[in-house]
Amino acid sequence: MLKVFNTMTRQKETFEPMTPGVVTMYVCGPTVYNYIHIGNARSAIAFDTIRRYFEYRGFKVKYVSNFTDVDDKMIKQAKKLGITVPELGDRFIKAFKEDTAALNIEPATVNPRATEHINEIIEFVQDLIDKDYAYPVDGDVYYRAHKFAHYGELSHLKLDDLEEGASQHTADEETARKEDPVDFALWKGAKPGEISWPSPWGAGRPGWHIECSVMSTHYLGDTFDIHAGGEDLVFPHHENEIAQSEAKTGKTFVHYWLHNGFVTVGDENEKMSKSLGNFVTVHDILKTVDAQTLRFFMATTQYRRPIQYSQRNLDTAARNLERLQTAYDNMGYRLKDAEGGHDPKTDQEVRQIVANYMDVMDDDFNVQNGVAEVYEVARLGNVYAERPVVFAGTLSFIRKTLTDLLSVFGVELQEAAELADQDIEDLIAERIAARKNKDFLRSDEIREQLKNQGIILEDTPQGTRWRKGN
RNA sequence: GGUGGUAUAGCCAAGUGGUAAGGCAGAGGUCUGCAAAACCUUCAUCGUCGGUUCGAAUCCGAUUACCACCUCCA
Repeated sequence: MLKVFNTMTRQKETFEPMTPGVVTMYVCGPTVYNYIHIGNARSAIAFDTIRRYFEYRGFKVKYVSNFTDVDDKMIKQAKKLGITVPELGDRFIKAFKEDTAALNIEPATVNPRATEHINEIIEFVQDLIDKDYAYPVDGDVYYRAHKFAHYGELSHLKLDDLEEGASQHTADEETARKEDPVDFALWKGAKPGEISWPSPWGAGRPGWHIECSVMSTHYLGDTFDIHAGGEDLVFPHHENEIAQSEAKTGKTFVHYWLHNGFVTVGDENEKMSKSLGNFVTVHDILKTVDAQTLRFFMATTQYRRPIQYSQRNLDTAARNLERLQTAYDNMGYRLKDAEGGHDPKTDQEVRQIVANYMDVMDDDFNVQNGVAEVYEVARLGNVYAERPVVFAGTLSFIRKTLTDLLSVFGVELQEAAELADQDIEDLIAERIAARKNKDFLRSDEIREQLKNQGIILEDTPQGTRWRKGN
């Protein structure tokens, strides 16, 4: 029984999709005015991992993730770069796709852009006005937060408390136009020179929250299973989405709200964000950090926990990954002299580990316990691969189990490369001969020489083998 | 000020009542001509104080520290 932690109820709940076997999920994507930072990557990795686990468990997943390609930041950045807003969007959507591909994030079923749904947004806003949940003022349209009875339920905030907080920001002219400081914009009138679309309220652009209400319901229906994003989106973004969507449809918007924790950076353990200026882009990181290591590091931290991004943690992840790859190689090496058939007892042990894996992963995607089971598969595989007699069926079964479980984390193990260099092969042959003659001086010399070329030699009961390394 | 979260070994990190998973690092060992890889063994009483209980990391109260949200942000 799969359980997920629902932000709405602050509890783990049994996950029951609306349609058996099918998961509909919407993940808030980035505003595409820059390269994504590692916080964006964390969110994308966390929910990609969750998606992969659903798929591993046999669900079909409809995964929708948007691009916010028009808002104040987009307009500002486009102006700064001297390009249009659509050009800016194109540029960083392309960069997003490159970065996420490097991190082995599965492409979404649909990646809608806000600007592709302007007409629907206008209709949606008009509907809210017709229902008296919204009102136009001087080219803007605002939502009456107080009118929506459930406002604040997701974030567990009270409107009265919000007003106090909002009171610190009442100075700006936008607030002056609102009936109430907690009201939020559905549509923003354009200032001269800004990108805009015609609407019944004049030329303008969508407010931030409305696009997600429109696109999520457009692709997934008025009600869908999972809506996800960073925990900073709980308020106001997701709260406002609920208010908009449920006011319009009169139906429950989303069954399960999932939110990922932050990435922290540096000694202060401080939240990393674009606004704090302490962010690191994936684009830059991947110049020096192995993408798969970063993926493994983030995917094996439970999505609700904070992640401390540090070199030390990355190094540990790299070693862990190497260990798993080595286990895979160790088993692959024995495939050469394995006998046909299976070892039923070992197969059974592997199946037990897989059962444990699903057990812990079913508990709100407890990847830390999940990866512990993966290490157990690796250990078992290493032990098995050292047996004098091994069976190919069992070796393959363990190897496949290892790759299957790891692919949930978005990690792909590599088959050992074939040695293509004749000189190196000759040296290895010479060393084997030297060892037979107990000429260890020469044999160690060759081993050292190859090590300097990045080839590590290992003598096993089945003969000498090599691998790349340092 | 309001709300929520976190505090477990050198590091990362599981664990919601019964004598602390896992990984990295460290130590010892097996294997090896020596290595490497692997395997085995070993390494904490759970921020502080108090309470409940036969028994608490796990429940309650207090306290300290850190983080986040209340404003754009994954």
